[in-house]
Amino acid sequence: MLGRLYENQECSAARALELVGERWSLLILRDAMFRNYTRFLQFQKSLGIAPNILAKRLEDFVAAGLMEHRQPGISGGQADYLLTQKGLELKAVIMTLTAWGDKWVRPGPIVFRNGADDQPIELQLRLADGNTPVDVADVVARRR
Amino acid sequence: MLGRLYENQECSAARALELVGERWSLLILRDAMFRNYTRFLQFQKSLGIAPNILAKRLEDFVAAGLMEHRQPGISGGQADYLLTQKGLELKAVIMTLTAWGDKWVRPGPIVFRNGADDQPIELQLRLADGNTPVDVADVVARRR
DNA sequence: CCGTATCCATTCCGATACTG
DNA sequence: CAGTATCGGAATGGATACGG
Repeated sequence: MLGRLYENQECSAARALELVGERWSLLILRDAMFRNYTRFLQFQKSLGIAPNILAKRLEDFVAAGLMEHRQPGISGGQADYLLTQKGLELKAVIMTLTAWGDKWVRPGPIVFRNGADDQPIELQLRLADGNTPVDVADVVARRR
Repeated sequence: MLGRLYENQECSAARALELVGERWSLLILRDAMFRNYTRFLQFQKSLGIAPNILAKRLEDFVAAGLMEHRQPGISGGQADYLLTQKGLELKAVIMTLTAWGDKWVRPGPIVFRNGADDQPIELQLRLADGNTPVDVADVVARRR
């Protein structure tokens, strides 16, 4: 079962919010993406979320293809929730929210780096075919 | 009155979601940002949202500093809701959600362009001090 | 350890009716 | 037009107990 629908809305932002717009959804994904959490109890302790709610969110993520649920095999091992590529690419959403909160609410404790060399990373608006930076105020939406 | 809090969470994404994480919030802002809507009835007709809910969202946005409410003056004119700079800069969040939905759910009807010359625009991950593009899978979060 | 089940309280949402 | 008032229903939350 997915989240609530935005039936009149045909834009892709609405489609995305139908999958990750519920309370806790993006924070669970944040823990999966940036803290490498994979276990039920890790998420629960991190967020203080009720277990029934967490179970539903994880189930919804699996149904939506954002996560894969690995059951423990006969030989033992652990059950865990792993992000798919589809889920992983929501990183950019978390990053823009974080950057906005850092600037407009309060600087938070987290900074994003390149894993290989630890250099700081930014999300930048640019013209698609070149390197020209664009200011957010200049962006407009057009029908395709 | 703001949205629900994530009290245990100190990260900036949680702070941002406290302001725009409720149902309809980001879609109202999308209409304000990309359709230049400013009136109550514009939002209501666009979204099909119940008027009491819309009233609360707009009130919350004003309280959070995302919008400014211009009342009609004695000489007439119209009441309207205008984005502040703080609200306007959430454009990047809508854009990342849209890009993700376009890629992973279904291509939507909207494309982002530069207002001046109508060239396509992208959000790109880059090293902060140079032009080197970064893949989303390589991004890690560190404590500041 | 990883959930599921249940109960109950609170909050949120949607529909509708109504007012200046 | 721009909201407010009201109401019922749905979703969410917390606590706790229980089972594989």
